[in-house]
Amino acid sequence: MSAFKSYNHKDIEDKIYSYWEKNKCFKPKKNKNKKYFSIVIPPPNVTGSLHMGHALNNSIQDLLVRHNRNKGLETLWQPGTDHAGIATQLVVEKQLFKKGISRKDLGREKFLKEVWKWKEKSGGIITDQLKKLGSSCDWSRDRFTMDKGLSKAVLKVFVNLYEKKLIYKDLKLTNWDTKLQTAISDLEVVQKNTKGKLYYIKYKLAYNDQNIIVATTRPETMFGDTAIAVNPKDERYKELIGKEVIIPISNRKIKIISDVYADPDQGSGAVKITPAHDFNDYLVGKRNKLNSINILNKDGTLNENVPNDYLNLDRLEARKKLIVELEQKNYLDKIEDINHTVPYGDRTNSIIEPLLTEQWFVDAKKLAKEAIRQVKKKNTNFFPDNWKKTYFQWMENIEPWCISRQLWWGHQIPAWYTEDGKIIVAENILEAKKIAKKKFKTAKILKQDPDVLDTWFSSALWPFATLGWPNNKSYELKRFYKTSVLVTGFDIIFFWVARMMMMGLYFMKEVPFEDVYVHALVRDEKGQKMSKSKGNVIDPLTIINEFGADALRFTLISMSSPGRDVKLSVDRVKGYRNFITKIWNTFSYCKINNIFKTKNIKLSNVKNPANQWIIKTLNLYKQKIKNNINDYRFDEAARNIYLYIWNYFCDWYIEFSKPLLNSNNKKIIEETKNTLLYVQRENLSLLHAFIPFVTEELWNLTNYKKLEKTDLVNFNFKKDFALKNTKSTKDIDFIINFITDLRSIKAKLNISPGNFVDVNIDELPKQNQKIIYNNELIVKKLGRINNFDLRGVKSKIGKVVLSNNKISISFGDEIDLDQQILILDKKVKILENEIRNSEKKLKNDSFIKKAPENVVNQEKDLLENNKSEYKNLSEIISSLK
RNA sequence: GGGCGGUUAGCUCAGUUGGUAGAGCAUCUCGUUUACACCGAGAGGGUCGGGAGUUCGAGUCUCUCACCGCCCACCA
Repeated sequence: MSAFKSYNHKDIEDKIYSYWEKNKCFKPKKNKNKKYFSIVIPPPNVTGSLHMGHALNNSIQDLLVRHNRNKGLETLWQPGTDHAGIATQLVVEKQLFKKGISRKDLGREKFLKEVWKWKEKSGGIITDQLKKLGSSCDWSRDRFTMDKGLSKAVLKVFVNLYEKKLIYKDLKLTNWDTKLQTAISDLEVVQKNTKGKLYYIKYKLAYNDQNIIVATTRPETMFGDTAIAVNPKDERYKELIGKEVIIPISNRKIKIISDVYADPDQGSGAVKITPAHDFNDYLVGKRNKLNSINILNKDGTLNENVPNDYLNLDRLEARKKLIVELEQKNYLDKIEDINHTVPYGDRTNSIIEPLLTEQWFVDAKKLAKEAIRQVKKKNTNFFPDNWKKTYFQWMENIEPWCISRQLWWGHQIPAWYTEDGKIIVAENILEAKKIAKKKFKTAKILKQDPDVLDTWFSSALWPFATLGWPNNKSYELKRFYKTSVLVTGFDIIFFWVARMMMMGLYFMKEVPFEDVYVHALVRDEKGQKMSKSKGNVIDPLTIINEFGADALRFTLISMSSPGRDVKLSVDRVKGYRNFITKIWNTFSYCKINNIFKTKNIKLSNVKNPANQWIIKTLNLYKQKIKNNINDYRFDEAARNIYLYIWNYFCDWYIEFSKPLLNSNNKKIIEETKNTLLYVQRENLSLLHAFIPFVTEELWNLTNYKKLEKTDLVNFNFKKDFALKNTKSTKDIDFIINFITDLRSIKAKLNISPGNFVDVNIDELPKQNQKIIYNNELIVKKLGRINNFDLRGVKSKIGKVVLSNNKISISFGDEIDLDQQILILDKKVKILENEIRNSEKKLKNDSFIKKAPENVVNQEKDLLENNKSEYKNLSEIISSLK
């Protein structure tokens, strides 16, 4: 029988995926088991393309989903994409701009049509890329945050929260992005450390020629000053409280007030108060009932509230001009260089201005209470556990969530205004009219609120809205909510996780997920954040193309140790590609040996020690790996499966199987074939969740598909094969040590590993003699031994201690005695050291008294062994000399 | 200012109730033997960031210092 052709991921991955899709392999298989498994995907931006973060995130989800599917649980992985309000609008605007069209030229309706057109055409890219990775989502349930169902859910949630007064409209100082001309939430503002200047400006007192000096980093805001504050305890300014000063250039008079906000140690101790353009000043203004003067237009230029010379200048231009004028007119006391943080918009990277506008807010403080309580009650658990601290810290200090955006792409806010400005919130205009009639006795509704909702508002509903809510009878909602686990990066704990908790609890009265698995960021191999500008981005699709999705998945999974960033290196991927090839070749080996020709697996009473040993090892590692996955220790799971397959199955068992299959004992041949058939099936099923493509392909190429009457993706783990006795598995451990030692000695004596030798053993306990005779085929083949004699034939040539037995090896003439003495001397020195340490320990009374018995015994055994080995070695050395 | 991580072999990282320091990659030597050179066999390489403490015993627990990274808040 011929071998497989060599492994090439390009031949199989796409083919296998379309097979899965065509045959609807990812649809949940209904069953009555109370336990189920469900995950909602963190919806990627519809504008997005797959980056390493996605690849990690989805490799982990797919591992969990496939593993639980193989466990036989009814399993749903709910996919979808996010409409990404700002990002998408910007993409489409950019395209139009190339054609010389602006968004405003088109008007709202036509513009939105363009966006939808774009979405239909390009919105599927990220989905296709997820498929390349092997993600086994139920694509028949694919959702979009702007689709009909989700939009309905959004409206319902908004109206409901409004009625409960958990959503309200308010005139407040808000973060304003002058480039996008929209409000954004606190979370979308990034504070950046910047070198800046601190300007000390003289304000003239109104009643004499003296000055009061204030320091500011944003001098242009002085046109909006409505007071100067000094600390009531500050002796320098006590006399001035209540007096008036004149703002330079605009020459408006304002009062000096007393407020604890002024810090005598900062700047000059006197601080200008601009309630309309600074969050702290806003509070000071409220406390002291100051006016607010807004000096900015929505685009960041100065408005009519500033002197004519400055009208319509951008705020940063105005700043430059103002400094020159202040300097000329001798209002500038000094300029200092300082380091401070400046707020930037995370999307536009433009400086954010606090601006007084009317916006919609969610009363997050109230919703957060239950979300905190449920995590404290451990109804939702974080992995690693530490992240719950971050969660609590933010939740306990949560601010009102600004949810309105002055954009066009998104869920338009379901609020209508009557002619006289009264607000009506309803799911649609008909409802709104009804309410208007009843409540305000008017049918005249002028217009709908033009704003749209923050994209995260709809994302917050994702775990229940995608499952069918508000239709509470939906099968999926009942079956799959709460979801089993949310897999996400820590960067969106606030944006998303916290908000899903709040909304899920409020509307479903149950947490949206049992567990939250928080994974790290993917960085480059030097630990740098991947970014286009640094040019260190590793594109997952390039890697998939070169090494295969399986290799990439295995790499990411194996590197996802909790609490550490994933530093991705191409070398690692290459290494795991080799691992996959190795697996492939083991099946080729089995095929050559006609393993898959059998009609069924006949395994009843396995007798051969090697066969017993591999089954025992398999069972052991199967359990370890299952536990690792259950504990979210995917790195450990990957390590164990790699270790088991490569170091036990390949390095030892396959080698054992060769002499067994080649023997003339038909029973042993039959048993070994069946063992291989059984173990390889288990290997595939265990590996499938990690490397689905190659395993499914092998499942097809071998006989398992017919044998088990199912695709691997839907194969259910079977009960472990229980060995009737496992005593002789220890024999194999002895043999492994024996052969390893033999090889090591040969290498040290510069004897070619392939050379066959004669082995005479002096002092081998009967028990061990038996083991060797029982496994003669294996020992001879793997040890490359011609003949061995266990009866103690005296020979001075090549005497060594091996597996703690005195042994002599005949190698022919080529043995180098001096070399051998050198090796043995080295070993003796190490032993001397260890013996000294053990003796010291055992002479220590408190060690004997206080250490547990087994530890003390262990130490005694160690000493005994070392002593006898020492004795053996010394004898050999003197006999060689 | 508040909080959270990290520091273990040349590199990337494991090390789960404290009990003889591990893996992969890289390096060196040897090698084609029923799969696999994307391979096999063997070897070298570590005072576990520094210091102190608890303990019979510390990579592991406590304190402290140093360096690196991240998050939140503030900044006149």
